[in-house]
Amino acid sequence: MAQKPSIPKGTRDFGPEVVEKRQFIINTIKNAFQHFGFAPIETPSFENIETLTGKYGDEGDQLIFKILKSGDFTNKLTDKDWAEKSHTTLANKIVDKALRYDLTVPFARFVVQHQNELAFPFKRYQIQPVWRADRPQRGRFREFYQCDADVVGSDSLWQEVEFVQLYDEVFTKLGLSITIKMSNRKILAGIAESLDIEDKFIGFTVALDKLDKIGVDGVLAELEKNEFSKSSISAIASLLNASNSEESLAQLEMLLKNSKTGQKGIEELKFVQEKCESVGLKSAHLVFDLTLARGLNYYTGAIFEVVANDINLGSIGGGGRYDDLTGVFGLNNMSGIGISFGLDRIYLCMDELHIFPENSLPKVQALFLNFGESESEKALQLIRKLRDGGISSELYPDNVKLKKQFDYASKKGIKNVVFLGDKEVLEKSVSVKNIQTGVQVSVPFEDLICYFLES
RNA sequence: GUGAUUGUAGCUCAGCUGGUUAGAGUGCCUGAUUGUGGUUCAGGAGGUCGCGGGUUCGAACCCCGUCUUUCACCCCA
Repeated sequence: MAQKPSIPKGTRDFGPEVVEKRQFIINTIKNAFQHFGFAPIETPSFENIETLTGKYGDEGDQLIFKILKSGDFTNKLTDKDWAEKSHTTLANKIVDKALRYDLTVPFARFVVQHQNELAFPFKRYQIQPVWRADRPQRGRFREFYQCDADVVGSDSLWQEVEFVQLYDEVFTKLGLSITIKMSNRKILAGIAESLDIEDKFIGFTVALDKLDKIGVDGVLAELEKNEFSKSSISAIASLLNASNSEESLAQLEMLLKNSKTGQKGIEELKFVQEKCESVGLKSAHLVFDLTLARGLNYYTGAIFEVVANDINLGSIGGGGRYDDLTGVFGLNNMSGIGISFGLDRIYLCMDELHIFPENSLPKVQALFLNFGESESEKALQLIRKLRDGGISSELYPDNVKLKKQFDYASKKGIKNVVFLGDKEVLEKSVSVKNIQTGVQVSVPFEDLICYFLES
């Protein structure tokens, strides 16, 4: 016997119910994007390798899925290439394309390439899968969907306010209770400046980001390990020990009073906080969280991260401001800001919390039982009219015992079964049985559409 | 990438220190009931124990490799 087929690690098949639920989320997000004035684009699944490498840091580069050159690439390699045994230099010679790692970098490439066709500020959304050669875990896959909305060509802080509104809108519609954590990269930069630890900025943010996992002591220990000075560690310690976000903001203002960048960061943060409060949020909580550092280093202003309140599944969305994203592709001074929704994690949250609305899934309304050839012909004529009237219905394809046909209907969640045997053909009316209530009524052929429209 | 962990019927899981023919629940199929399903009853099918190698008289169980799952690190949606 053939070996059982399988799919690669970190990938999944989706059955009908799962796809329908995923589409419910996608449609909700898509509607919100469109209401906020974003237009859709799509980019290829794979890009030239140069487009992607160097954009995500060394760690990120490792996680990019690379695509082998076509044809016999071996005869262009020298013995020296093999002998060096360096997979990175060898990869450079046998790889020329790679699967996209996120949607932001391809978007930056898109903007630069089509800059003359676009009206700025350009607001686009994009819902497509991305791939990462990560080791999978719960809520971490090697193929997953991102739903991104970005604006380029405007450095107005109102965009930040709008994106908070957008998060609020989507998660309110989905019925998922969330907290939007917000911070500002300039604040972090200002801290680094004031404490004179700019050379260790990345180590600082990485340690900070772990706070909720390893606690204050853990963060301080990590800083110590990375040879931060005693005075800077104690300054950071007092910041982290602030009891709430107002207190930590107040402390920060003191600390950053000599840092222009830091003050700008606080100013920006306060603006967004105040305006969000004045415009109002439907259900989301917006909080300042100093420990939010975000891995991707291209952020330069506001940083966002979204977590679900009732379940711990890591972040289900994130984003921020990047002053010069398109710079690496040769287009300077294009400020951008964007956010992302992690579809797969949102799905997991909603599934585990059982908050998918019952009626969100499209259902067939009527199954016509199969009684034989002449009855089926009549049935299909009626079904055609029903479908034209916008009612989804189908004929059971085989003339088998009714038990089986009923079973099919209840498994597929079809509400009604329709009897159309010789008796009904003569009477020019069908018997419609509601499978849940057991109620059965006789409906004339010509009233059938109305009957289903009303029920 | 580092260190652990998981895999037995379609699904959820038992299976003793290695010992005859690997079990249960549920689902599936057939019949009681050939135009009225979900209940009940009777019967039935279904497993190369993830895959490959090894140790042993004998392996689901021990050893090695490999794939997969989950977890921690790393990083991240």
